[in-house]
Amino acid sequence: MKKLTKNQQRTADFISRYIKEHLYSPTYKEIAEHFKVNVNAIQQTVAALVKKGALERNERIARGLRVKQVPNAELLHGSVKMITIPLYGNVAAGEPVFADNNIEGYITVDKPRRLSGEMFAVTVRGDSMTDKKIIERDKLIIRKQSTANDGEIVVALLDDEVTVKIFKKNNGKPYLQPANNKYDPIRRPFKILGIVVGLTRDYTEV
Amino acid sequence: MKKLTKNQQRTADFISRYIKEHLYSPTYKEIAEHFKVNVNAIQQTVAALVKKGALERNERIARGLRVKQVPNAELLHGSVKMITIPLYGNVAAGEPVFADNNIEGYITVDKPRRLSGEMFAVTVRGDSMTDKKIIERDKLIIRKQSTANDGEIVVALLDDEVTVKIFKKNNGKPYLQPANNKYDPIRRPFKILGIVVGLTRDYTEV
DNA sequence: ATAATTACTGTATATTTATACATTGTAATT
DNA sequence: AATTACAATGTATAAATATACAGTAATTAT
Repeated sequence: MKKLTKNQQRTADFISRYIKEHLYSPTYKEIAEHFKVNVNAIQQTVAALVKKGALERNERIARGLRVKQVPNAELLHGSVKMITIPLYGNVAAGEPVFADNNIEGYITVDKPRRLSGEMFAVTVRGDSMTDKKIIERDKLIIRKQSTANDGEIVVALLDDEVTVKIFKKNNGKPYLQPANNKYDPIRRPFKILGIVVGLTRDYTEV
Repeated sequence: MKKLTKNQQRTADFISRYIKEHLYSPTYKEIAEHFKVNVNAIQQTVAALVKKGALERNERIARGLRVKQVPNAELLHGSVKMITIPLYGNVAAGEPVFADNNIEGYITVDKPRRLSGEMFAVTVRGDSMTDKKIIERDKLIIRKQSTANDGEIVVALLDDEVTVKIFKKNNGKPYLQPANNKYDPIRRPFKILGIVVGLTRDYTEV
């Protein structure tokens, strides 16, 4: 991105701070009043900022400015790239998995690239996926889907229990493969709930 | 909070989804058009939602609605629990590590509990930490600090290079321990830049 | 049963907001 | 020396937006 002039930088900073505080963009007039200049001075500065890629402008939309690049490394919460999804807890046997009362909390993550669809998260229990570098208490970001390709890591419903395994189907009957040789492949019937698209780990947890 | 009626719920949901998508609130007219009703029907529903505490309305501010309680477990971006931090890229030898032009991007993560201080992120290169289940391309969330306890995973500056290792100091001279037995402990001088407090992994990356 | 809340229609209006046009001056490039 | 990007001013205007008033009807609570 082209470097911003001092004036452009302070304008972008003000807009950024304003949005952070109000959760909606300032109007041209408000920005102008803040800097005690004419509205059109701001219009031109904003136009320059849009051109340089620092701001996004929604034409003819009131209060439609938004920050693209973070001017002074400020926050950009609420970015389109973020997504908030439910974290499902331990699912009791027999209960529907996606019941609202199974929601343990919500986590917000960077939306994985090139992916859409409904997403959710589960907490890993046990050590059956350690060879894939997935450990107890890791939170997995899952995209809901009922099929998977060979070798993909899936969340599956198995005997009324939710489990994370590697999905295998090399020409034969599909099965679930743990990533830890102290566990055997699982060949009982199961249902795929989704595939793993992301992972978060918190080293400050107990 | 008082329970929402069905109509109020679906209105709140629409507003929530709209804001999530556009990052600015819809106008009364837009909401009305979506549900194919009169503007004033929406005005009253919104007024009820404000009264019940589900929405916040900024009087006479265009597109000034915002979601307070998350109606159907929808988004809560911009939460105080989130933090946006710079992601530092490959640091060329000799260059200062935290120079702005080393910033590769920004990531937003749940703020680790009980932790404050300045934070940043780095991308993992190589396989020296695989025994700790940290692999290439994982992004580590680091809290800046210059000391560490025995056994903590640290980011350290070593010969003008940034590296991730286990910090060791059992009574003797501190050293850096890789978590992969194909690498030897490092006993050259180093400087701790921070300790690992979190990790994110994206399975959809190339 | 009666009042209050909810959900709606239609029309109108004041205010807010973005945007257009005409002009000036300065600093940075070419 | 000429051109372009930048930073302003002032005046207008169109479009977007919130809001006010008057009234109907169904549902829910007292």
